[in-house]
Amino acid sequence: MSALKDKILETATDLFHTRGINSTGVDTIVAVAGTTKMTLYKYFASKEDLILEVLKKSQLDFQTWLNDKLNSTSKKPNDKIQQLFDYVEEWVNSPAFIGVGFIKASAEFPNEENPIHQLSSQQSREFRQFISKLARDASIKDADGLALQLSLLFEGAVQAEQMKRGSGAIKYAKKAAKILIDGAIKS
Amino acid sequence: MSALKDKILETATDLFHTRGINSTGVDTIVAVAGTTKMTLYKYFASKEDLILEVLKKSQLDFQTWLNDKLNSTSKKPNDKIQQLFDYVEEWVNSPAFIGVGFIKASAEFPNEENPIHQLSSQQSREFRQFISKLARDASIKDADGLALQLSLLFEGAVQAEQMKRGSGAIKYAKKAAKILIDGAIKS
DNA sequence: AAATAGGTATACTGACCTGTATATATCATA
DNA sequence: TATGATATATACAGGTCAGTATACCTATTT
Repeated sequence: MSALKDKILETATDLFHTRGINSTGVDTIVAVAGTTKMTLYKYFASKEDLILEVLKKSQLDFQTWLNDKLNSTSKKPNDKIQQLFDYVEEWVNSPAFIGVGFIKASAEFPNEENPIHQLSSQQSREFRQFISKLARDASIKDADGLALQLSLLFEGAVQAEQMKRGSGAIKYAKKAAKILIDGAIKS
Repeated sequence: MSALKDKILETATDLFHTRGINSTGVDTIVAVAGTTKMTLYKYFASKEDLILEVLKKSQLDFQTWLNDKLNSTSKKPNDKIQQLFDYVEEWVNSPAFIGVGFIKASAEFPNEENPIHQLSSQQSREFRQFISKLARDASIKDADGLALQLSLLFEGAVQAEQMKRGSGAIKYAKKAAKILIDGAIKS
């Protein structure tokens, strides 16, 4: 991949989060990235295409990072699901954290037929399935139910954190997650 | 209040949720409401002013409805907090449900200095304080902590429901809420 | 030295946006 | 009937937006 394409993706990701997607024009993106519109449109067919690629890359980066973290410490399924929110907390509290793409995108593109909304919806579903697999590996009966609950805490906490940085929401989300996981393991 | 002002507010509320705030122009609003821009700008100083009023009215309506519901069945504090998510579920599953204004607005206006973002943030905080009062009345020790957790579930569930109608998220949010409330009462 | 490829610079089109100016119509009340 | 308030119709100004057209630059390769 070209260095410039990467730079554009990175810049767009940042601007979309700090200013909003619809409020960020391609002129602004290329100006901040230090290139021109001609170059942007050489790599991306349209702004919509750029948004979709930004969403894909963001989610891939996060999922890769999280997966590596989970595999780095323990291989035991029960440890993994218990540690999930520890890493989510680490990620949310890191200076690089700017939010979750699919949450913001689905809010800005509410129409269910919009490709951006559809991708967001799919990514949210995939993340839930990822948690569900962790739960199933830990022999939790209603894995899907627990995964849904944990994903609600996750999305709620990210939302709260974006509304006000340093809200401490993730700390209480972690506590709630522990209670729900322990309850699901016992039953 | 003028009937036309009400009609404009109502139309704007609906369009903001179904199409997004930034994607909805004032021309569209007045066309759907069956009036003209001149009338809109007689009642609202600017589009930003209209957005702020839409947010205020939406939150007031919801809070009033919820409060009435909570007072209609039981006066006992312990019943109230247990019934909170029953009514939230009723509200989310009603055909009139279109989402929560302050969640979408804070996503579309991420800049913390923006008046719309500030109002959204304030409304989120007020709703959390409302839950906290319910918890305090029920003699729960860490009322603020529980309120934060419940608000995460609430916001997460609404988010999920908006991403896909009929997701069933609220059902599992309700179950999670019960576990967290019961845990908080005992301790 | 010439050709090729990747990036730059800049201007433009046509659409859409918020907000305003101006002139007209409707209708209740005095 | 006359007055004044309210709403309408329409056109416009000034700005921003996505996307394209054209010409130029620069460096590597042949």
